[in-house]
Amino acid sequence: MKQSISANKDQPLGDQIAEALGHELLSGTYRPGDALPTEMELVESFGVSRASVRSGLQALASRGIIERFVGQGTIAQDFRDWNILDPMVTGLLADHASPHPDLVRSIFEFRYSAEPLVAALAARNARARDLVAMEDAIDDMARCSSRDVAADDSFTEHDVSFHVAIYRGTHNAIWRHLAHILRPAITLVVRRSNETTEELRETLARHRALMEAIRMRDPAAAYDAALAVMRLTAGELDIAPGTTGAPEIPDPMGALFRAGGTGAAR
Amino acid sequence: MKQSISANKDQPLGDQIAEALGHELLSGTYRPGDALPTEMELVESFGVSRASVRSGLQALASRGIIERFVGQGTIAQDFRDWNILDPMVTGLLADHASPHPDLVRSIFEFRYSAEPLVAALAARNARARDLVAMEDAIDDMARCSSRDVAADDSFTEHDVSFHVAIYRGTHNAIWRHLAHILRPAITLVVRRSNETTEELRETLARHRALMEAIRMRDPAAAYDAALAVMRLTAGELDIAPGTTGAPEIPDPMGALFRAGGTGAAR
DNA sequence: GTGCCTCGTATTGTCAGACAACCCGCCTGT
DNA sequence: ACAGGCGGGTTGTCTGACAATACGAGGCAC
Repeated sequence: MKQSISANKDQPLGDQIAEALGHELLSGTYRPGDALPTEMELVESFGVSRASVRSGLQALASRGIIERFVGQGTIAQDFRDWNILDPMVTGLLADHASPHPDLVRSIFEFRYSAEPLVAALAARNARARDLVAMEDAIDDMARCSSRDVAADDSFTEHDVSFHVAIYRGTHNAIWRHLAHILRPAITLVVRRSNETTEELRETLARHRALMEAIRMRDPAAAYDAALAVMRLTAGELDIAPGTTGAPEIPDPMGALFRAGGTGAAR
Repeated sequence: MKQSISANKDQPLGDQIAEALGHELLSGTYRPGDALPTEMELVESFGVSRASVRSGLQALASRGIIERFVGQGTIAQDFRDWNILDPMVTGLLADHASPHPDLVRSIFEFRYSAEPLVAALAARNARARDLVAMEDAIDDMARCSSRDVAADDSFTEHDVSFHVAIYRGTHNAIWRHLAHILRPAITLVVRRSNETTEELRETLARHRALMEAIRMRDPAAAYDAALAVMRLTAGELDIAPGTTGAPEIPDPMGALFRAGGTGAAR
């Protein structure tokens, strides 16, 4: 079974091996717990040297995708053990045609719970440059909204850039890295969401409101606005809040913000 | 300069090379942007084969710690580019004697902002098994509190286990992985905190209150209790909330929870 | 003197082959 | 029946070589 990786030469062979095997693992060719082919078998099937095969396997092992034992072989790890906070892993998942629905749900749940908080932090800490990034992203979204959304991903891309800009606006290393790492995963969710929506103006308006709250340094309003954006996305994704349990948590917080009396919550 | 890695044999050579070079990078032996020794020079200095050296370098490159160019060599990346959400990187940072204070601050800021939310999510989603893990961790903490804390890390270890159990209680893949990945980093913060505190009973009591709120499925109370724990830790770490800007964000939320009327907040 | 071209050197990427360390199942001897 | 040795199989490490690329020195034409 000659897969002949060597067609593409702009990437190290080991990375291409890792990517190919990663897709096979995602496709279910090898189930968790199964033994993968030995290094020599992979050498034959891919038509590369053992050094390159080992390079690819090491890349997968360092991310918890596989585990290797001297004298025993290589086994596929359970998906729970995958280091899903690694850029390569998230890229792999985003590229895959049919990502595990559980994972899409997990990612959206995380965003639903975290992004309001992130927006509140950004409202406190964002600097002028961060606002510029957000504004540019929104302007680009508006410019693309006239065209057919399903045709190209430019609208989705700028949508994602906007959300990433908010994470960066927290000026915290961990939140910033989270945005960078989850970027492919966020793209996945946002693309799906934008594919099913029929009205982009609403999306655009909510994003603008969120940016305005951050600009006004109003954490409570930013929390609320981000929650509204996420609710809209949830509707487009056809995810009923409460199905999973997690998404409804931030709701009382938003309600409390409206009721409470610290910040000027609208 | 024979560093003679081969003393420890219970770990692959490549990983030992990576760890040694990682510590050198953290120590400032090579500054970001500098060129690292060539593979052949490392072969001589470590006394291992080029294959092992390459294995170690690849492990570092895959985590954004170094970047390699054909025909040019290897350069040290800026710390901002490090994939700090990788277990090996966080382990490296935790092992290092004097981790960058900026990073410790970032990690604590992140926890300060996120853990109240995580606690609220756990209050919604935690199952009986998660409560068992929390209770066991607290019992172990209580058992260790009689001994000298500075002497051994058992108290700290169980403290960290408690926090990790809360993350797991969210039943969300991303939060769960975050806890796993940040475990060494959390240990770093908790150990420092526990070293400087003189009264462990207070720490224990607040942890118990947090667990009780989660047990009672009261997100608002859990949010509040977690905030109290984090404030205590901040005090022990001698971090004035507001110094960095980020930590003060959750405070108004806590205030709103106390003022608001959804859950039985304490 | 200056600018361009070429070639050599240095470095990482890839290949090939071999041995070492280790695990497992089989087989033999008691 | 059971214990121990033994051999095949797999990953880890070593060695040596060549390929691909980048940079700089040197020569050459103008």
